[in-house]
Amino acid sequence: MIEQYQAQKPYLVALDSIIFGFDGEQLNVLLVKRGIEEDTWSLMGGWLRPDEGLAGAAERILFELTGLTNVYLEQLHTFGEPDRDPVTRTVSVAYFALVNVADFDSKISETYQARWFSLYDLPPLLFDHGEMVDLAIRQLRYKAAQHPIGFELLPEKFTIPQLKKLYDAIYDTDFDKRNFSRKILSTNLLIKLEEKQKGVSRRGAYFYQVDLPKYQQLTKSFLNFVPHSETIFW
Amino acid sequence: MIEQYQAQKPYLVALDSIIFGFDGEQLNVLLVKRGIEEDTWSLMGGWLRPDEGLAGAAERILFELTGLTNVYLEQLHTFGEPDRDPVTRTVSVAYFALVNVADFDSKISETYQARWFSLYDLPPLLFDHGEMVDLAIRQLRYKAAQHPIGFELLPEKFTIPQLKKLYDAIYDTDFDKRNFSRKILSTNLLIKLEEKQKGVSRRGAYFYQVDLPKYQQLTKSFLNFVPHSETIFW
DNA sequence: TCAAAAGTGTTACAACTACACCCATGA
DNA sequence: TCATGGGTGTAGTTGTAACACTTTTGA
Repeated sequence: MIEQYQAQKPYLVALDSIIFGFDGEQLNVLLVKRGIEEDTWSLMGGWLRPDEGLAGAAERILFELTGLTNVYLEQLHTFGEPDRDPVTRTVSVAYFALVNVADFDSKISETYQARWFSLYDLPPLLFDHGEMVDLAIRQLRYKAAQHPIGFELLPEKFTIPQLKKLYDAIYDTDFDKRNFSRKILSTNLLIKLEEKQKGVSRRGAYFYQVDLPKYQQLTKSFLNFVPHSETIFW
Repeated sequence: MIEQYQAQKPYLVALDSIIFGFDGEQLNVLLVKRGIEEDTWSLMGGWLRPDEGLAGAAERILFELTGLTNVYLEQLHTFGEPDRDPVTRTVSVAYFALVNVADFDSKISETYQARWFSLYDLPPLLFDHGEMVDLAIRQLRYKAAQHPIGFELLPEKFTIPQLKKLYDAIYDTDFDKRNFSRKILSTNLLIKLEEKQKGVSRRGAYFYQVDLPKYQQLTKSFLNFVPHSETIFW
């Protein structure tokens, strides 16, 4: 039994995060410049330490680079092709993160060479990071259609038009605002505030915030659902 | 750069597969007995080799243990808590597999001590394998409601009542057969055969098979969809 | 007063749900 | 002939999609 363990080769284990941010108009990914090559950018990443788990490591790395805690972070996929990292064999666990751009726009660039890139205008990426970003975008689209995770990309208070713009950006389309707001509000997940947004439009749009207890409840139950007869989709 | 690599600790990388099988009545998981403890069972697993990727390793291990190839295999989640394996630190990539019990029922028991267990009657499991199974069940339920992966658990030819029984088992419920068959057939994913099933019922049920090209097409496009205005679910 | 974005309602159509009876066959 | 499981149809309800006008207010 023990001999079986000793016969095995160990590998380095890395974490890489695809960090999505929404600036009000466009959906962006945060990339950092690696010292070596001029035009090659990379995902934010780091190494797994002996004393931490995977999720903990992903959180730590995100915190070190952005100063943010309590960020939406979800394990995406693990990449382990033998030759994915030319230096040495590395298995990388990719996470995707949703952050509110306004929360930390400044902090990042200070210590690291980091920049937001539009999804539609990405530079060449290191190793298989391009593949990771592709998968993350697909996962975001897939997931946002069924789970109310969009809020994670917005400030605590936001307006319906802002939320619609976010969804327009995620799906690169233009939803009908009447149907959109009806659908969103029918979830009873949003609490309308007295306050109106100033400066953006003449009229001003009402702010909303997420009903957190309800939202968290929902997030939990999503993975335990039983469809009734006909909620089977295909 | 290179020094950065050298400073890192490597870990063992394992693969564990949650193998689901349907016997016509119940949904089962395939477990193997580990030599050490009497009543502890374990998922099928193995080590990542230097010359193979993760999916390749999962396939190899599944093949070695069951003799099956071309099995539905999907990466589920990676587990890496520091103390999950008491012998040495190990990161495990879990896959879940859907197989047709009839295909290999015999082969497995020969070389390994392997057995099918009902989902509702699982023995104590090694390490965090119980957690892996839980997650796999949730993922199966979640996924089967939206993607036609149920076929993977059935023989090539199957009847609508068989398929309904499978879904009943997955969701531990009892779907309405009229609505169920309407829904399934409306996908145009099934081809009705001339042949009828004998021996199970007096009348006999028609066999169907999957329209493979359509099915594969669909599987691909699922991850690239854009919902129209109102397909957002929540 | 007008430009720009916010907010809202209706109607046709499609999909889902609940429900009950007849059919084919082997014993 | 009858017991067993297979197969199908309909009507009420709910949800989705498409569409246009009025409101507010700062410049």
